[in-house]
Amino acid sequence: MERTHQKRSAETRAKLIEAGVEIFSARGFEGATTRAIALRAGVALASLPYHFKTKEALWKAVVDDIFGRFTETMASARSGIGDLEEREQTRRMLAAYVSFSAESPELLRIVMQEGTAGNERSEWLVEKHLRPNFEYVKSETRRAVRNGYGRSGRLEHIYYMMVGAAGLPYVVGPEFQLLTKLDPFDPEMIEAHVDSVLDLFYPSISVDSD
Amino acid sequence: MERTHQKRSAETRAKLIEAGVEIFSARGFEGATTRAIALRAGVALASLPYHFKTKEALWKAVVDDIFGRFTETMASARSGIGDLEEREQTRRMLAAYVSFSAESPELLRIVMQEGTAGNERSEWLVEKHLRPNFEYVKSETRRAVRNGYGRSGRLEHIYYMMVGAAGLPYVVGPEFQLLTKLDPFDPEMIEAHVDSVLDLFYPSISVDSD
DNA sequence: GTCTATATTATGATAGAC
DNA sequence: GTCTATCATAATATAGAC
Repeated sequence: MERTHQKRSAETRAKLIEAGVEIFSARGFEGATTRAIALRAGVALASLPYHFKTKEALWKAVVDDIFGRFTETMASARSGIGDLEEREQTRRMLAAYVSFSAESPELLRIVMQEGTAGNERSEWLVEKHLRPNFEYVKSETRRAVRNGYGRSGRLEHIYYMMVGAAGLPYVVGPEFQLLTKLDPFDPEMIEAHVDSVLDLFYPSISVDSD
Repeated sequence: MERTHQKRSAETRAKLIEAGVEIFSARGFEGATTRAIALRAGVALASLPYHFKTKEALWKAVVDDIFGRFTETMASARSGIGDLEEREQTRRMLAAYVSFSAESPELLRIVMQEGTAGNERSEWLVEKHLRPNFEYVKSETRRAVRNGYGRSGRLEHIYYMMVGAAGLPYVVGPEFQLLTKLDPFDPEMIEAHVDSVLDLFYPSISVDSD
């Protein structure tokens, strides 16, 4: 009996987070309404302040959840490639990043929406979730340059070019579809985009730029 | 007397559009409020429905305005480079695109926010404003490939990689600043990003990818 | 044309029954 | 813990004075 209550509570919480991921990523923090989230989750409006106190607290829980899945995915990708040569390791990690962006475009959508603001939420997002990934990409890029297969240049610029080039088709997926009459989320299209991104940043024949 | 009235009316309209650019790009369509726009413009709330009827009509006027400036800027850049060799022409146009994204990040912010939706607004945006630019970039890319200095690959992927790589630092400018402690809008930083993007898509030594 | 005032609906959060 | 009902505020749009 107690078990059932706890289980149902956890389910409600999970449903609210899942719905929050969809609504927040589609409409931004201000544009998302708690009513829309509760409706999507299929629970009463009052469940939201009960489980998360405020809209902002739910937003943070949503971001924690989606970055948790991101970190897990990247750690998993990393664990299976230890035996490969370094260049191939770097390529696999970038491929995993593109694939994640395709499977979960909500992460980058939220990052892009909040990144324009410079408020308390974006500071929280940067320090808690973005900085670790930024540091990782920088170290990976330094290694690539050191080993001769990476693109030289300022790490900040390379980081943002990678994120933008890898993720934009999925962030604006519906637009991509309207504009090209192609489905960017189709597995064959994802594979093509992975290849494009890898070829752009780690081309088959190494580039010597000045 | 009549002149003054007309002039003041035009000024109110212009101020509402200018304020609309800022508020819509920062908060998205749903997140933007007509009150915030009227306040920023320094006019009465009722001026908005008087001049634009609805919030959505103002949004379209805002998008028309910003794309108008974009088209002008790109046409101007195009007109001054006719004597250069083709590769240099292409590079100059991409450089102009990056510069515009830095000066007016609002355009790409609005495109990214609306691109996730797939509603009537995004259809309007795609057909009226995005498609012409998409077609231009495709033709430019085809020419580059034909002449041996462009990156081969699917044009859709190249287009989105370019837009994302060129514009993301400015779309999330405040985030860039928090994350790197650098100002992406500083002229020296813009120049460095232009160089990075050009080097990525049209590197000094031509790349033969498979 | 622009303003103040207001009608109507929507929003985030709370109260209280079960 | 979850629900229905409700409060207080904020939203878009309109009415009417000037």
